[in-house]
Amino acid sequence: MDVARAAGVSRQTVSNAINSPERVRPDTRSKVLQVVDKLHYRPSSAARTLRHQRAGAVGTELNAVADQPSDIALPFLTALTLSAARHACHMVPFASKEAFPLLSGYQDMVRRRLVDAFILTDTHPGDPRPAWLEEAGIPYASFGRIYDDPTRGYWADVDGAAGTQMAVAHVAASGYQTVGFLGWPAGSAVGDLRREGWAQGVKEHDVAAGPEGSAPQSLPEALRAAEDLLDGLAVGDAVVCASDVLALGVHQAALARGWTPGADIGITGFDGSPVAHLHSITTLTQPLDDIAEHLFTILDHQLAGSPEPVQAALLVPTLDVNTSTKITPKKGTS
Amino acid sequence: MDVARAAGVSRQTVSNAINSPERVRPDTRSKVLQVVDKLHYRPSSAARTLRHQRAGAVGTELNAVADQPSDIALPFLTALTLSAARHACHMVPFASKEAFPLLSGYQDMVRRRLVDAFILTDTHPGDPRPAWLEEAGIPYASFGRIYDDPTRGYWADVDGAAGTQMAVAHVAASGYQTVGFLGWPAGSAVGDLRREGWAQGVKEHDVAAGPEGSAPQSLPEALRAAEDLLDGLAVGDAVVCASDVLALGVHQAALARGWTPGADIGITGFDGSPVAHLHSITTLTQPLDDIAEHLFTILDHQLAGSPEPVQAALLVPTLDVNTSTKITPKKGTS
DNA sequence: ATCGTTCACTTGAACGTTCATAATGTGTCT
DNA sequence: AGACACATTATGAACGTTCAAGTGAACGAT
Repeated sequence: MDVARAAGVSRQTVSNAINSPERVRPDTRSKVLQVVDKLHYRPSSAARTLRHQRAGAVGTELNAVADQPSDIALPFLTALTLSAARHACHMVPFASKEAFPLLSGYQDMVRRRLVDAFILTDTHPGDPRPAWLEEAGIPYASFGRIYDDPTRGYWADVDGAAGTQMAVAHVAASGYQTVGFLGWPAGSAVGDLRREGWAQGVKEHDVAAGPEGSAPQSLPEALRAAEDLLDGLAVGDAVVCASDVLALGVHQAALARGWTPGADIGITGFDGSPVAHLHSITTLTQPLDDIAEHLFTILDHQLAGSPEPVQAALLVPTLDVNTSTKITPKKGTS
Repeated sequence: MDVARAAGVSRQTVSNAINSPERVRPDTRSKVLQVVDKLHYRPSSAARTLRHQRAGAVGTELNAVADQPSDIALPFLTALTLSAARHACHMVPFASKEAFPLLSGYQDMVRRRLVDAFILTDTHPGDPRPAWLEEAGIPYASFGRIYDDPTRGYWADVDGAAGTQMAVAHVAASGYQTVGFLGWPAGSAVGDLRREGWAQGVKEHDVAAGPEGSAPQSLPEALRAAEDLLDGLAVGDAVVCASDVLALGVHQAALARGWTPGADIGITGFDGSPVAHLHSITTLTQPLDDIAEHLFTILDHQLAGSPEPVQAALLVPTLDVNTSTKITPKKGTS
């Protein structure tokens, strides 16, 4: 190794100077580091991987088939990438054109020692992956509850109920009168929780519960549902929505009947997606950085082999107030 | 190596059976492959990297600071990931919170042998990265022209002019009368080319050139610009836009004056972004798969060390016709 | 029979790390 | 000075792969 030669020490001393500063004399260390700096030496991650039997990498699947990719997939991947760097590793995305992910794809990556673990996203009830990976002894952490067995601690998720409850608190404090809800058709785990938060919110914050409606995650259908919903509301009321797309539906429906979002009717979305920002809709931004960080904590635990169960985390989104909840004459934002 | 033992051959024969089939007898090969299959053996990519001095990985930077992440960044990354697999390698995303990318980040990844090359995105005039990388001898390929020296063959891009020209042809054929243009403020390389295509299109397709306007990539400003533009147009006319967000501005402005997009006024966007699909706006979808594939071809050339210059590629987007160019009574889509 | 050729497979070495352990230095106490 | 402890640095081995060179065996030509 040329750094060792240039510094007049052995390879191991170079290694120690970098990885175990306490094992070398300070002056030796600084001499070595100076040479490292001059030669721009960086340890080969391949050699490290080979030696440690650990890739220092985490895989995550990109959905290559979704008709509409999740709005937060990219910011989440970015958050993961930044967290990974903090944990001295890197992300390895993979994708397939299969409609359903295959276990073999996951297994191969581990066997080739390309990654040590996986971050799962878009978990849903009946998702086979957690069971697979656990059986195969492959560490993983999931963004989104593991519905089939939420006692497993291998996940972090957004507290949907807390989010919509915050939204209700906000519109109530802003002075809107009645608060309606536009959600997804009952039965989706995420959607039901978000509805729950609204229901709880109107109880606790002493505002009238308006009508509720539902539509799938598509603008035309959201628009139709929103029209019905607005028939049961009046200027000065608000609608809390389970997603930004649904909120956009309300937004459009409001415009169509001449109501100005915010001034005439309060609208809140959920996810902090580009759609919400584009249309100036108040939304609940998911704490992606915190989630990513927590998932890495989970992985570190598993990779370290610690037997104690890992805490799952339910993280509260932040309310991004925007024009769509700025009511005209009355009080300001909460 | 246990595969070798189980198959009763040497490690090298296993390696050959996998990598150089012609060097082993067919029956030996099939025997080895059978064992490989049974033991689920996969060669360690770390050991390969160490041996070959090649990571088999390509880095790409995720913008962690952009106020609004590019709408096509995720689909493009997905396309890259799929192309990478086809070229026996994988992507390694990285991100920093610096406003400007640092060369050192790129260099370190190569020195650690984490990646062999980079895919650049969002290149712009004055972008220092191509020169950096070239000087450092690091292979790269860019999605987007290398403006400072387009003779360099290390890029693939979308033919913006061809795209807007196609859009004009389409609205002309659909029966819209006058075709206006909403672009970005003059001076942006991409925007100027897209405007050029519109100007050329109205000349060639024998439709009247309507007024043109410009706005930055933000919905409120696009909306304002669109209002002015629509003042100069009438029902039955069309507007070709340089981006989907601008098109959305026109869409909203049209709705505001009671015009139904498509039926009353034609609108086309550019990029094939989720925004366009969400609002059913006809758009020019970028051929991301082809671009990714071409970029990998470029990288392969560089990594193979072939001296002959690589062809840059200008790829034509595809027109995704949607409601916003479905005119009421007249002819169908082109 | 001897020699070269070719084919099929095996062996030694090396890629760059780091662990375990051995060697050397440095100081302290008798 | 000698003995011991302890701090510091050096050496051998191994991680899994593949290149280069080597060993045999089979075969035909001399």
